[in-house]
Amino acid sequence: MGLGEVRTRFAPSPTGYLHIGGARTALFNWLFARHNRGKFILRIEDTDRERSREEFLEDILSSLRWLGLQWDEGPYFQSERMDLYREHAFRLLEEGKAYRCYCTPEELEQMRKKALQEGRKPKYDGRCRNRTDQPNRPFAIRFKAPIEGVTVVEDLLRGKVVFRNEELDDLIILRSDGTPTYNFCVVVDDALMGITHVIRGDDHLNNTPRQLLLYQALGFDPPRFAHVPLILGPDRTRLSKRHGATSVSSYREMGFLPEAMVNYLARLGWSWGDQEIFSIDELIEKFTLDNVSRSPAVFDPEKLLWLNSHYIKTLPPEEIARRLQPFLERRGITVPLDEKLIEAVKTLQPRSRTLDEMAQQGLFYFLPPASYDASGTKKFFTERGLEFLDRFRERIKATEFDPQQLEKAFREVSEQRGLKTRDAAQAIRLSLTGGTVSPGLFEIMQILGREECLRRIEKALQWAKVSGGHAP
RNA sequence: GGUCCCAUCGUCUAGCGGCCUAGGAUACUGGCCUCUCACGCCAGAGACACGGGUUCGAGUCCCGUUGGGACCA
Repeated sequence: MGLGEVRTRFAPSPTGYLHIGGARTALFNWLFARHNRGKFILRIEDTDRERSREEFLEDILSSLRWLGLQWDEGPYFQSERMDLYREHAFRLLEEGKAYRCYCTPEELEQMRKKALQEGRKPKYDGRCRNRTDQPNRPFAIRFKAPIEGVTVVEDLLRGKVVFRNEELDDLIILRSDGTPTYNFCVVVDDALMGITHVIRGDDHLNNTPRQLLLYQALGFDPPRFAHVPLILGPDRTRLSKRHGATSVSSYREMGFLPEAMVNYLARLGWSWGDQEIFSIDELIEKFTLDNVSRSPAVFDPEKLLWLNSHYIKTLPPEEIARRLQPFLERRGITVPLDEKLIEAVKTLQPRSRTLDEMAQQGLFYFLPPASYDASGTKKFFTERGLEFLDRFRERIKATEFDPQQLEKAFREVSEQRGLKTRDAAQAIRLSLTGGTVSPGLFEIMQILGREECLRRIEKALQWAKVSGGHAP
């Protein structure tokens, strides 16, 4: 690691899917590293063996890749570094900066309850701190924290945050079963991995003075800290599963694009003037901590939807088509990435907000209608509507199949029959798509092609006949 | 409960003492475009939590109140 090189990290626990908040933290760290030509490190905090699961690890890794947040080092696993934590804990013990605590969890629970009952703070009373005997039973290692004075966190976003040391108690760094505790692992890892900037959620601000004290005791230079505000749900509490879909992968499955997700996440808590749309390169170029907001932000799926529709509209049709394929497949449609798909996508780009929506709206390109919209047939498969349809069918047998010629033919026939443009168009739309909503008629006709259009119109006329319609 | 953080339209935000009659975006409403639905374009409604200071002047600085959140249990 070069001198003065910026090193950031993202350190998720594989105890859940990568969620929106975690993704934004990762994004900020990644952007900060890229902006400063530094390194972004991935560390998996899997010391909680009970709750950690392989499935979550996979989800986190694939979600980060999907978002394009490539890490330069790692993933490192805390579970593989246990010896390291123990080594440093015992070093503190030997240096007299920590002590053996023989209190059992039950005793501590008792003390806590009693303190609470008596209206005191549930803080460890330090009874083992000056203990000189060494009974032959399991012990935890407890950090000897200063009792007086203050610890100041110089936060890059919030400035000086002062904590009185008397509020902090002697925290356990190594449990009696030999497992290290969260705050201790983080400090050892961040120090050993040469992390220069810790950008993390606001929820860790209260842990920071303890960690700072540990850095001091261990003889490590502390990194710079930046505590970014949390992302809230609509009820203004921390965004969680209760608020519905919160995992990155669930948005991926709903047909959101990583471009939209990254853009949205970046703008949630960070801004650059009035600009709303940012490419990745622009974000890297413009991202600095001093444009990060200090107040929490409510996650708004509506705005994400808007950004998604923006990217669906502006990315190249071929690219959208390629990404659409899995969504079509999910609906049982397997099609090659050919001219037809691309042309179909072009017609859907302005009207789809997600890839899933696009797949659903574009189904008719590949599947003839299985039924016809009921209120639509009532309104548009009238005697005159069906007559028109019949004539139009005859007419297009000899019409050049491009939008201009088709429209010309359409106008002529509908005028002849004295039918309103709208009613005539809807009759055709219904016969071709089965519904009353679709992209432009003549565009879809061109894509479907003459044979298919004739087949579908024929089918519709027959359907009307047998179902008591008014086919001629 | 203790500690810490935060406070501009419903939501995301611009604003870093005079450029603010508070700007943009989204969502919403109306209109235009139009073969449907969208897209697009135009217009509209909508916010500085409250109270004290500091200052010639405060959304912007300070203090308090209120409200919200997070952490510790």
